[in-house]
Amino acid sequence: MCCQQEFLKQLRERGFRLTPQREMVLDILHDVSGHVTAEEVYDRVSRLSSCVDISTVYRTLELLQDFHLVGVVEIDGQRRYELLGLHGPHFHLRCNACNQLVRIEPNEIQPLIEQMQQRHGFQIAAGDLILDGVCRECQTNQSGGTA
Amino acid sequence: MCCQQEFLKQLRERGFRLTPQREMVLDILHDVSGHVTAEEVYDRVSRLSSCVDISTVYRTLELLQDFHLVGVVEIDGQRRYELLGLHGPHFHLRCNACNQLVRIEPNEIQPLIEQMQQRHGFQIAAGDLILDGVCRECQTNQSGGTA
DNA sequence: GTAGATGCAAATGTTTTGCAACTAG
DNA sequence: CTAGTTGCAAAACATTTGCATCTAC
Repeated sequence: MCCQQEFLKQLRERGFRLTPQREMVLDILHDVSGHVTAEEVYDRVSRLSSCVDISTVYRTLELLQDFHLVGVVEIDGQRRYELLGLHGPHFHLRCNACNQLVRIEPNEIQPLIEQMQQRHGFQIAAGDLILDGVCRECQTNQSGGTA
Repeated sequence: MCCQQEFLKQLRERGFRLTPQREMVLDILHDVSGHVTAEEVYDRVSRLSSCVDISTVYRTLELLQDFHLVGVVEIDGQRRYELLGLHGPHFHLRCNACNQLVRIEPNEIQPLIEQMQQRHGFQIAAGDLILDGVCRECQTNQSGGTA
């Protein structure tokens, strides 16, 4: 009820078309609302409609990136996509030990964003920001051994 | 005069060996002091010594990552490596329009780090943090057209 | 001498591309 | 109808791996 509209609007503006495949990819991203690989999107789309090609998934993901509706991050050596949509940018802490992602609310990072704006004239558009570190549990468990 | 020592120490500790190839890779990383691809490291190493294989470069980069002497980030779809060494973690703003990297000093981001520690018990070990956005110049130039 | 490291070449896995057939507008 | 989109298959690309040879210790 929002990303879809935006997607359609941007498609129209540039003379592109809304195809079932494109709709499905967007829907999937909306459903999972997390970081997914192209392969995962492909798997899910395949479940909906027997024949969508993975190249189409890649092409759609690229399109969505161009439209700033989707962001990409590399997690653990894999390229992962995520809907930015109208949910606005958000952020994560990633534990290097157990790989969990902890979500942080935008307001927690707001001061930083403002500071970068003021000091560097830099407008953070971060669709996605990942801070690497070690979570509480792993800090406790680790205390000595790596991995 | 520092990373080298640390590298050697960690190698010894784990029963690994210091080879000319490993030394060269580390030297290169020290020289460029920026984000480089494995390919770029390979090119430079090749200039020094005619025959070092790219697989050795990859293997060495992985080793350096294990030792926390090197960090990886994905920039513009490419995996890039950077010496963390004893320079400590540092951070960048990346302009999505012109791809420039603006370095930010650790102290600018210190409050955020402390906050994450307090609120989420999360120890940020970020060897490298990249914030995406649009730099001042590109904001001015853009004002209307994307890309 | 021996365990570990290297170079080579082949394998892997992901992402991209060319093209004829198809379809949204 | 027509330009844009798709599926397919092949290509391109970066990264990893097996193995015989070599070498740091």
